[in-house]
Amino acid sequence: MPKYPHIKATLKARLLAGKYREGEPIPSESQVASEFKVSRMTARRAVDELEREGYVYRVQGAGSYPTGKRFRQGVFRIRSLEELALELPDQPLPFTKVLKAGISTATPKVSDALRIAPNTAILEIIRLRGLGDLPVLLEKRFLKLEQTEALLKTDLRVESLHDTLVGTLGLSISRVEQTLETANLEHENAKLLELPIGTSAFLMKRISFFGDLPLAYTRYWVRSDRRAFVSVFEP
Amino acid sequence: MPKYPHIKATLKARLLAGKYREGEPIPSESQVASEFKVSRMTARRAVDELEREGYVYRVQGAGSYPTGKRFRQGVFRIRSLEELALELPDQPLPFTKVLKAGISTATPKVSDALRIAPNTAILEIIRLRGLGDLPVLLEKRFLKLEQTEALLKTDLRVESLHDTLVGTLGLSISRVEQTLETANLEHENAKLLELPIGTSAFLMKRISFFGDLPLAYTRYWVRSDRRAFVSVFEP
DNA sequence: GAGTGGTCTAGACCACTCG
DNA sequence: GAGTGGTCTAGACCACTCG
Repeated sequence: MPKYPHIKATLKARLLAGKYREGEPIPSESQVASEFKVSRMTARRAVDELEREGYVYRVQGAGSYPTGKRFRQGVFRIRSLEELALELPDQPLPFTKVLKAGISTATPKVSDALRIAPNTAILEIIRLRGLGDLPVLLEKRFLKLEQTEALLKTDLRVESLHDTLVGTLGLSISRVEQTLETANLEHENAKLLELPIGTSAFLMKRISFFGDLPLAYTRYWVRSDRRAFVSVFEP
Repeated sequence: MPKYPHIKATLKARLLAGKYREGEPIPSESQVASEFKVSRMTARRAVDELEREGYVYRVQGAGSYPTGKRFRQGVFRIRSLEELALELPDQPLPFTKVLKAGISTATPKVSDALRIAPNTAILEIIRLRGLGDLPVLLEKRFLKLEQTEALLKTDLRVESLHDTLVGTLGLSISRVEQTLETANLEHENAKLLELPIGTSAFLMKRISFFGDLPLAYTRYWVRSDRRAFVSVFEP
């Protein structure tokens, strides 16, 4: 039997019981190692997992502290269409329809997200993706023209355009910021997703950075009835 | 400079460029170690992170394989009210209002989630939580009576009732399953969250397991305009 | 049986925090 | 300067996969 799960469980139980005060460090990795008679690396592994689960945070040189605030927070993962398909009885095939791919000018929201002047020429790609003949999500993507124009020469029906940017075009994405909201679907988007106007859907916004600058801004509308977000936690 | 980020980046670039075929293992940890002239533990750390980010999956005894399917998927974390407050200019105080706490009978949906007979007596707790005087989320929680009745004697205005179950009542939660959907708010819930009827909101459903059996079923309606879900990724 | 990932050890050096 | 977390090494033994 591995040793670190026991150490992790013991520390977690103490944290949940409030045995470590907020603002004060929990025992150091060396102390944990001697208490449980293991090497520091093994003690560290237990604390590693507590950190990843949000129970503690670490400060180099100072110690590890109970999080308190970030306690017990759910994490959701977006599932790919392929993964969703596996769950359905008839395992429908994913499809991608390219509705638009060309040059347009930045609206205020887009120029704001990309930090460029309004009305600058940009690359705009709109895709509808789904399973079988059911639409699941609508993507509207706005990209800085100079670095990404070559995208137009690639197959835009691939699952992830992000991978094309990184793999084929060789752009190294330094950071991705994304937020998740909900939205009442407006007429055009509702029609494409085959839902009544006003239906509630996920709205995900994503900005990809190339170096310090935004490179791409994408909005995704995702049908909520397709079990796109699921998570299971084993504490 | 640490060595593992370089190894990780190199492997990731190869994966994105398609240099490793799906269904075939990437080089073993020992091979990576000799290629980059590091110990196996350092090579392993690089692969660890690739696994956590979903680029590869491992099979003990067989090897590590490119994921393909699960590629590049976003993860969202629910933020606590405290964390949200830190972002706002006036740093409003979180509040919790207990709207109901008592015994009721299970509706079909609830008995289904808890795997009990319909109309069984259960514990029902409804809370409204928010920041300053703005409501942010509504919680409706249904619990198996025998194990959780002691909850009624505790302070129900704490941030996390889950922590009370685990910490004070000493119930060990073996698993948490949660799904995230969106919903158009119905009249009563809309009124409590101070939004027009039909407004789109998050609907999170969570089932907590005690051993193999469901112990608690909770539905959360969360206002979408409060930036509850955010994630930043540094690839 | 050879190779793989999973875990662990007992050390080491470093950057960092804190009084 | 003492203590902390961050990284790394060179080994070791194990459970597991696969031909």
